[in-house]
Amino acid sequence: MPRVLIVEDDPAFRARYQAMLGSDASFDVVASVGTGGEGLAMLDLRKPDILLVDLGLPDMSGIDVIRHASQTLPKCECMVVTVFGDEEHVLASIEAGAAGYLLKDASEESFLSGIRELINGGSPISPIIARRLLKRFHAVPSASNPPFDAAAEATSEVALSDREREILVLASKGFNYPEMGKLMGISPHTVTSHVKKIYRKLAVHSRGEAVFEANRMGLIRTL
Amino acid sequence: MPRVLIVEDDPAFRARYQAMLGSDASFDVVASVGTGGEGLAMLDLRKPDILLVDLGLPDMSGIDVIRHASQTLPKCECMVVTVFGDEEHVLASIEAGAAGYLLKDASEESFLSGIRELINGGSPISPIIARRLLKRFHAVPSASNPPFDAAAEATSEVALSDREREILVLASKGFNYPEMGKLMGISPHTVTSHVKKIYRKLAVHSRGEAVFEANRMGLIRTL
DNA sequence: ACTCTGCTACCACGATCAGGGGATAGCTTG
DNA sequence: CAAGCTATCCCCTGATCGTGGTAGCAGAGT
Repeated sequence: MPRVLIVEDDPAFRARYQAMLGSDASFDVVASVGTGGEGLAMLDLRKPDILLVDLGLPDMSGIDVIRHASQTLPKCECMVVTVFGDEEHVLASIEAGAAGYLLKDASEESFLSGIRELINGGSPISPIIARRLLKRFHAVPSASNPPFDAAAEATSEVALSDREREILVLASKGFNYPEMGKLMGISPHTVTSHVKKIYRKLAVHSRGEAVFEANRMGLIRTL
Repeated sequence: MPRVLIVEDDPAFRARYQAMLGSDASFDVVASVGTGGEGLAMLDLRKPDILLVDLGLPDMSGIDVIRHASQTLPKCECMVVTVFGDEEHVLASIEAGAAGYLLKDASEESFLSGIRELINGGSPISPIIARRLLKRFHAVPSASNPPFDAAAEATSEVALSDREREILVLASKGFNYPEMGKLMGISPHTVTSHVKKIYRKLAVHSRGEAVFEANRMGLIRTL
């Protein structure tokens, strides 16, 4: 019977996981704690086969817990269950040794089946997360040289129009909508229209994310 | 209504896919062919939104079909449905532009939900396949962090505290207040307090300006 | 002992942004 | 010519941010 350790600071979520796994007689929840420190202690003490861990712990990142688990307990499978779906967190978790990555909005069934797949040597990954991983494979070839020839570059992955790129550059310099509109000689409303399209193309939800992504993808060049 | 193209040489499987998608009124199967050549033709002719493709086609590899799709139809999402679970095939497919990768033993429900996730911007991937992808990340730990000696660097003009710099870095990655708070283990209110001081020190009035200034002054290093 | 600065935390208000509509016009492509 | 894409403009709603307060606690320097 797989021994499960839960590390999750939110009491409500912790209770939920515990209830789900407890009601299933094929799992043995050996500990359920709310901090990274307790998690590390329980890893050493209880030596679980499965680690369910949140990334946003109060005292440290869940990544540190994963790293400790994969280093000291090679047979222990680590599954991240978190609200963070950004590339940074995903990649860091996986490099630390995570074998599964589910978002907290996953249904109960997908949650349980995810754990079973983990035991069977699979890696359950929320589709939205998987998409980010795949992007990584696509993006890698161009990661070496940032020539930034706008005309030639725009074909890499996401094709931003000239106007959209202009706006992205202004956004990266911290201008607000009215300022951008004035600088470009168009209405602020039009600026928001362009921004909305940029967000969709880059799959982001804020100005900051857009600038970060655009930088990472070589679409714009800060400085 | 998403237009689906099926490319699969095995008549039994092809019929099965067609039956599944046909019975669901939310899909429109615009063509269903058995060879790569026909597949390429149908891509050009019918311009589908979704491509379901087998890798083991009689006249060419499904990879070639994927490559053609992702090059000529950027909006077309390609899903591999195959018996090949080895790393070679998986990686080649993904590099060619595949957005999903299901094994042929997938259940009907996971098959349909996979296609829906594909449409919603996710990447459904069989757990066993995902595990191979993750191995790839372990093997090549991303050479990302250019160290950036904060201690020596921060002496330019404005002295930001360690905490303030941390927040600036997170802001440059597009996180919002609650996310930063969670990541740093402090209250979102506290984050705003730090941000206010950052703005005063840098003489700016928004997140975007702050990130831009900090970059310009060498206080943080984007990418 | 006193002060200053950094870190922590909360409240409240107005400004800005995110994201959902819809609409018109030009330009390209089939 | 119709279809599709880009660029332009507008409205609206709810979420987030910017900024003014206030305030306790710890450590460093006077």
